[in-house]
Amino acid sequence: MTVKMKDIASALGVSMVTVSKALNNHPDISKKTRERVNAKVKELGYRPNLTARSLSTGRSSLVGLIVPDLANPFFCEIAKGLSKTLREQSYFVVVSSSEEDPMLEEQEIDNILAHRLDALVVASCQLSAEAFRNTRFGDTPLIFVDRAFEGLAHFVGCDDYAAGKMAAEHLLSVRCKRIAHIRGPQNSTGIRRLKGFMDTMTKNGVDVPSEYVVQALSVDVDGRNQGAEALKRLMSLQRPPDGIFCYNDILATGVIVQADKQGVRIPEDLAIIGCGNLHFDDVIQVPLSTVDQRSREIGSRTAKLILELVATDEDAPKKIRKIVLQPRLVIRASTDRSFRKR
Amino acid sequence: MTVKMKDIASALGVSMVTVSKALNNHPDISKKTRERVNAKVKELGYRPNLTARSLSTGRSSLVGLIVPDLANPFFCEIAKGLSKTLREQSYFVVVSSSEEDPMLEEQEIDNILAHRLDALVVASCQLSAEAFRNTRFGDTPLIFVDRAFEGLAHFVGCDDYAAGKMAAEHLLSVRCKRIAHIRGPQNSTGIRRLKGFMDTMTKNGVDVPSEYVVQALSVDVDGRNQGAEALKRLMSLQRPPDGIFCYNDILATGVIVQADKQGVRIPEDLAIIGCGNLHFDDVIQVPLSTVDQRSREIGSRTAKLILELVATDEDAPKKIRKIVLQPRLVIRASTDRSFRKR
DNA sequence: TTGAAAGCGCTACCAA
DNA sequence: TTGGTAGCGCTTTCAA
Repeated sequence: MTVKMKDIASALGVSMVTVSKALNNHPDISKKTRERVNAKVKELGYRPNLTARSLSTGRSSLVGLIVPDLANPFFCEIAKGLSKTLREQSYFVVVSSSEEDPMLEEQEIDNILAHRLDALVVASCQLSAEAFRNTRFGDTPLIFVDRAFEGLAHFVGCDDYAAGKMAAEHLLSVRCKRIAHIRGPQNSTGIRRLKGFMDTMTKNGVDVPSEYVVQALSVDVDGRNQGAEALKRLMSLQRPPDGIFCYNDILATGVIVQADKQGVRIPEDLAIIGCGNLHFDDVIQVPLSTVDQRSREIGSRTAKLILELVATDEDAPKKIRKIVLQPRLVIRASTDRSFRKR
Repeated sequence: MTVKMKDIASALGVSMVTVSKALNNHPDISKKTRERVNAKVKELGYRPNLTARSLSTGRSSLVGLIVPDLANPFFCEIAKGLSKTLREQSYFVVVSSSEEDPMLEEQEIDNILAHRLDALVVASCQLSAEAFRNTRFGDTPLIFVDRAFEGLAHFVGCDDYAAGKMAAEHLLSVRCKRIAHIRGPQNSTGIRRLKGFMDTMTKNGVDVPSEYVVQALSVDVDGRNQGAEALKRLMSLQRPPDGIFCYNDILATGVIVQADKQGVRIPEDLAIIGCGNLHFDDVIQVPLSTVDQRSREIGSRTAKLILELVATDEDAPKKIRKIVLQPRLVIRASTDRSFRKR
């Protein structure tokens, strides 16, 4: 049916080896032969079978990506950045969504590895590194994005401690006095953003009572509801907060919607800052101040790292790479309380 | 390095064939042998090499997906629905974004086909079927989603004529008198939504002057800017419209933002309805009325279609399948002019 | 500069 | 119920 290398070879009266070398730009093929091969390839509409190539070279030109929620703009951007940069080298991205379910994530990792990827990128929702210790990655390089597990594999993400600090400082700068945090999962991002936030509060002599730190049970798939629930709880306190740092923008969006329902004015009664900088943050009911995590760049940097990894010699000494991007503060209406300063 | 089937076989003192059959649940393997094999597989941490399997079976367990913009929630949802349903059969989705560039799309299709996918799903940004006639798909089934090319391949999408009609009827029902349309590309979706809209206007005796139909040059990647530009143009007309049907929600979002800038009140001065029902439509500055295109379902229905296609015999008579979902009207604040009725 | 042969890991056919 | 053998389509020595 489909035309294969053999067909090109016999049509040209040369061997398969010659065709193969010509196609792979091997130096020891004459220009003339190469041209003849290329012409025939076009004529017959030949397309190399990457599966076969993959089997013999051990390279698949495929990179896996597993994220908690494929519909979350933050992870979409990572996927897009990754795919865009990788495409230049004819790589494709195989995706899967773990739905924030650690078990499902583990299972998907196991399944996707069977495809002999050249690298696997995971924004993990595991709370411990256990799952990764049990999994056999073979020689597939693993790259964590966004969420880190120290020392286990490569990492590309943003400085979460700095993000927490930045958000905290910003809320203080707009004169918030009672500052709460809707925190994320017990993983690197959740813990570091919390720590950056808390340390900054302490440093500035601002007390954060324990009831001001609310744990969200889901931050992506069910993030909006969780944000709304957290706000209800915070506003029912004797002394409700006047500023909230949300672990991510999905939660923050839920908070904003719920605030409107309860008649809590943003930013007058309550300043809100999130984390992520999703592509619709600027158009929501109250444009959301946030800490930009540079998601697109996480994707492209990861892609570059992968290209480096596959380019270096198989047996070259491998050390774990760690790429940490600095977050950026993006101020919008949800914390714009400049009127109070006056 | 990695353990392969041969290792299992020799460890057990049986042949590779036996192991292979046991793993694939072949009927002619004794229960006992199967159990022994499974135990050894677990013990050694064996994982079948799908590349090798793919080469010998001709099946890759991979489905390709090419969309105009991976960061657009509409296409994300399709990807998610597709991936979620396919995963149950251990299929994975390979993605690529064409960036609304027909040339790039054609090139990506060509590249991705080299991976011998079991099916290729495309939300095409081509304006003609030319590109598809030139491409050799081999025996890879092609499924168009969202945008159709009649008779060329399978299709899963929504009834765009009905969508246009629905939007038009809704704008009429909220007493709009001067109704404009920011139209999309010259493809099936753009043309049918326009036609559904126009026919409905005509049927209701409402004239739509040609300057009320504005063509957006980009609807996804640069959709928001295009929406804003279109609004500027429409509002500068002698007789600006009091209702706009936007080809999609990205454009509509741009319109809403621009309206705010220009002091045009929505929905009081101008009612806006979009198309798509993106997951953040309900939280934007003015919650957006829209025609739900059931994107997630497009994904899952496509997945089911693919599973059917791969299940049916290779040489079975193949007829082109066409799955058309009915859109649904979702009313939100951007067209809520009920106050005028009173 | 070109090519013959071996092999990548697995499945399928047919025989035992 | 089990296994030998021959591929799947390509790349990679090594020899010519």
